[in-house]
Amino acid sequence: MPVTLRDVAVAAGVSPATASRALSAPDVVAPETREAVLRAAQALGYRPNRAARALSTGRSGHLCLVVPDLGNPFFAAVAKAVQSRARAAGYAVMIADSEEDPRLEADLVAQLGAQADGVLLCSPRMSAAALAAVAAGPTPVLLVNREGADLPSVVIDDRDGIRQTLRHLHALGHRRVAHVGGPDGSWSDARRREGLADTSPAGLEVVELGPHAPVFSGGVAAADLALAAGATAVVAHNDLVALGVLDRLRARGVRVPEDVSVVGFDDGPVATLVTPPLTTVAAPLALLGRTAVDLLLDPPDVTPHVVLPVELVVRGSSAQAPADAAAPTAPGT
Amino acid sequence: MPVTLRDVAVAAGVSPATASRALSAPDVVAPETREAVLRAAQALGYRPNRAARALSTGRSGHLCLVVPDLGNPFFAAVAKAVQSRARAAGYAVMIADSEEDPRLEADLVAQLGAQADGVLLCSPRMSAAALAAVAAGPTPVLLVNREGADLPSVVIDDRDGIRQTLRHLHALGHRRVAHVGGPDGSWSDARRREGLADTSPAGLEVVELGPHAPVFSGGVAAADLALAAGATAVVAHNDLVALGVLDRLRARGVRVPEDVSVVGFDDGPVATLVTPPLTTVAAPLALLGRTAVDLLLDPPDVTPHVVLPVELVVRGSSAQAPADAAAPTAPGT
DNA sequence: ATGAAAGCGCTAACAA
DNA sequence: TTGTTAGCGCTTTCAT
Repeated sequence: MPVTLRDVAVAAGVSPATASRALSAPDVVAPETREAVLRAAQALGYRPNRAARALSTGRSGHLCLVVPDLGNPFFAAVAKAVQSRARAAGYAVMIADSEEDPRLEADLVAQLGAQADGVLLCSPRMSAAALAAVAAGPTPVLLVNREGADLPSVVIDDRDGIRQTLRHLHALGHRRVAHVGGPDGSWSDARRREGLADTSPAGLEVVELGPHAPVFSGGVAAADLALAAGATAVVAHNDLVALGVLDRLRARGVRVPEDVSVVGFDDGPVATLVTPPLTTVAAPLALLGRTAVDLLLDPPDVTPHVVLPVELVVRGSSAQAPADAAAPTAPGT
Repeated sequence: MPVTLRDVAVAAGVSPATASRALSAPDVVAPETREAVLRAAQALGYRPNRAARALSTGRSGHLCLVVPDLGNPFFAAVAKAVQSRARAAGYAVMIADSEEDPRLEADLVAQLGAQADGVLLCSPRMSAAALAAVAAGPTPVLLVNREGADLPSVVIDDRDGIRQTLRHLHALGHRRVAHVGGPDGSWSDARRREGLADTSPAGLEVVELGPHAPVFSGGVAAADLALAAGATAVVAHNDLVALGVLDRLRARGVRVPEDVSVVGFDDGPVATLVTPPLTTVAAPLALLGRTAVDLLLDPPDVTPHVVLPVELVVRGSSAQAPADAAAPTAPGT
């Protein structure tokens, strides 16, 4: 009983074909005809049947977004931006949460991807082989915040984030910092480690910790290790981890930033939820989502590998290294 | 070039109709036939075309979830549960973020709802009229965390959450508490206020504050008001607001919980991200999402109005009222 | 510029 | 139990 295009056509006194054209290719139809059709459609409250259109055109008008964890503010922010941009472009977004399971992610892409015109895949940990399989599928796939299998991708500049962080800490007199690594196999974690190795200022020693889960509890666990390692600053895999570090340090009576500095990553909504507010690398999450949608919807001629710039936001959780630790070789001064 | 049901039928030596039945109504077809079809489908890598099925059956296999803000951990948690349950039931979830705009919500339901078999609507602030319009649409709608327009609904027990909170604070000796109200027109906020009026223990005075935005900054603003009102405890609209209160109190040198107690609502992931961890009313977010999906997919005979129980989780942000404030009428003791 | 007709892939009567 | 047939609502050649 819903009103079909045929009904509109009859009401407007034209053929279904003309009605169709009037709605989807307005400039190929006579102005008055178009008017009549539009008016009829309006009057009858016509709503095109997307399934029928999809069947006919082969395009569903759906985009599919696969994320490891919707509860993670990083992905929630990306999802929000993706959804918003996609809707502006006339697409609906199907969302799939893989619960951090890379195998499930591959399934989801296959299943949901078949019903969509494109897939945005956030899969920090999917194996290269699985990625290649995904790339071989019929639906265009764009990687968000990782690269691989020669698929188009949009990532943030992890390496530069680390560089900025290390320079900041070095400038503050820190000489021994702990890096709380992300989960095993994480693509961005690997980029960060490269940055750690390449960009560390002379005289700055980096202690590698991890792998750790990219959540609060991971940070809690890492804090003790960082302390034991004698670090005066902790660089966390993301903001959630940084909050865990903060919490554990406080519980142990270590003051932040007086005794130890803590730096997060992402500058998600949680970064300013705590005291002291987090010094963190701001990743343009909304831009990440928007760019991903744009690139997926009209791909440039050459496979894009976009790297988005990041910026260190200095807040209250980082400060000058404590005097007695600035020269760790002479702790007794 | 994708393989169609017809291809499978040919390969299996049966008619398309039989192939269709073998796949979707396995028990109405001869075992051997079914075997043959299944084998052929497997061999060819057949994937049913959902759009074609949707067109033919009138069911899309999609559910639509409309939320005001995906970035809000409350809705992210619900979305996650919804997505998971829906997938288990063979449905894909289209998600829409209304950016806290009730008008947009109505549009989204109309647009996306038409392409879905059902809509889960989280709309704390949509007007009754808009709700009625939504209810009149062709697609089944279920309300999440609000009631109205005689639509099926699943809500949490706001009233009881408030009751438990007030009893808790009263037992701790608080005699004057501030309630940080949610945004104007919020359905659950109205329920909370009812609870405030009905269930307040004798001798407990409640100061109503608000409306406030249901986010961190709302709490920051409210904290000053609560202090000015002479409250020894603050009951926040949700955890995010509570964190804002916490932060502002700390900034003003007020100790939590020694000087002032703070209680949140929802027990979302952020509740334990801070020190002291938040005393808060635990809402069963995952259960909320799951129940909503179940009720939408097979509705009981009578329109369901499910109320989910809540439980006060006492953590570090609430404690005994300060001695000199326990008897506010005699501040000089 | 418009209409007629075919077909997208699948399902569901209705027959056999 | 299986095959035949028609059709879901829309788009898109191909004519006119």
